[in-house]
Amino acid sequence: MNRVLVVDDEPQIVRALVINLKARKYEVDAAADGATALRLAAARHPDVIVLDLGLPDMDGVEVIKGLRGWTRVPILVLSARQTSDEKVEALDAGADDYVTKPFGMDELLARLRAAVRRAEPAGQPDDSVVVETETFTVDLAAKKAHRDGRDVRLTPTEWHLLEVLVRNAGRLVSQKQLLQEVWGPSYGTESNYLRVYMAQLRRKLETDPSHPRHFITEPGMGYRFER
Amino acid sequence: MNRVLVVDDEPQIVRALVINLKARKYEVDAAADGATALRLAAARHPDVIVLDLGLPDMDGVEVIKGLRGWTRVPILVLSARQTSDEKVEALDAGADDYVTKPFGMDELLARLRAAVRRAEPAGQPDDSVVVETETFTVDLAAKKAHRDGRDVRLTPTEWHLLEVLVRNAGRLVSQKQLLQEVWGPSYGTESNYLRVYMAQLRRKLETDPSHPRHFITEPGMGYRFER
DNA sequence: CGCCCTCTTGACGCATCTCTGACGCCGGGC
DNA sequence: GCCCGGCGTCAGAGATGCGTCAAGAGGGCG
Repeated sequence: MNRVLVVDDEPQIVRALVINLKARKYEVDAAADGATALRLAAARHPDVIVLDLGLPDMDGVEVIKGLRGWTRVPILVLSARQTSDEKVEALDAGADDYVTKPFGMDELLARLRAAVRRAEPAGQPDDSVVVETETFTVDLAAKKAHRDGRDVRLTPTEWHLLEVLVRNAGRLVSQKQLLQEVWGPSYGTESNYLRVYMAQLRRKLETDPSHPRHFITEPGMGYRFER
Repeated sequence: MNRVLVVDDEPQIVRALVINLKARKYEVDAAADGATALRLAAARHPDVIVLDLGLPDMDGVEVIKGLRGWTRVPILVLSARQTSDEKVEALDAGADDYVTKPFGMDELLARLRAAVRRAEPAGQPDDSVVVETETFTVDLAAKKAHRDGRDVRLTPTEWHLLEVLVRNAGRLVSQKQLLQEVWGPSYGTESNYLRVYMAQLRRKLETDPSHPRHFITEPGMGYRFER
């Protein structure tokens, strides 16, 4: 669910945009002048701004500069003016895109999607997907396991197995599913692999490997990771 | 100095773009068909791509998808076709902007600047461009590595590899990802390259290259930079 | 034209990981 | 009380991956 701020002083344009955006599951705020736009942008932190340049109270380029002073939110400029100078000025002031009126709604929405998409963090450097137990910690993004203040070295197969279990934390994962996810679709029955590698994981991560508290065996069915 | 890849099969357009771009201190590569474009994009790592959709050998959208498979480099589409469908398709395939021919050079350049600008890393307060370890220092912005008070000379490939690792500090980076980011999308398996260059980096930056403390090998999975 | 820096490529030894079989334990069914 | 299937453990053999060295190819620059 993305939030959009629509800034335009023509009510019918705002109405058309709001209807179309809401139909596509955007959250929409609207402003009819520059001052309101700046206030709403600060208050609501939209993911993208659609900005008409012809506002009653201030120059559109000033709005762009005001925004760019503190945020990199994508700004999609909407304008009736087609001259090249206008476009260059708005783009160089910090706008991300420039669409001239009259515009096609499909195109505008596509440009909006493009703006939102590229604003999304790449591989999110900080999206640490960390799962903790009282004994150890698993960071799925960094591919790191931690225990007693030290890193635990895991082999690729061990990691893969751990990953499947952790992603299904609390749920039972069948032997067949584990085998097929880790070893490939043709390995449905080699449950001895599982026994060996579950033992490795327990030895490396459990406090008392022979009485596992987190890697639980469900006899005849599969295994379960319990945090 | 930014690098631009211009892709168009009309020589006069290419010529006009190359002249204008070079006059503005861009480094320019040019391709007349999709295959060349993909190859050059991989080899030269441009900062932005200007792509004509009407190529002789493949559909422009396919070129976009081919690029988006491994890079987020800004793509500015140039096309004679004005229909909304074309634009939507190209934008949703991953293009960043769409300009119809005939285009104004000023506007195109402004859109190019906008594309490059927003692709630049956000100057966030906490993401310092300098990364330090107790042994050496890496300045990502200045493209310099420092050790024992002296600059360390790195070849382009060494630097590229170091950059990818440092940007993902603490996280495991898979061999495939490293190869594709440094050598291009078609190098997913040549792990011998990695071994050679990791050895170089270690020899130049580690205190004891045979017992690396910062460039950690995770056997079978990839490498990790630890500060 | 020739030098030098880089990148690529192959070969080798070594460490590690994966697979495999054997064995013992435990609980449930007969 | 015995049998049997499923599970945990161990250790060895083979396969794979890694670090290292060295030589050749390619390109830029004087």
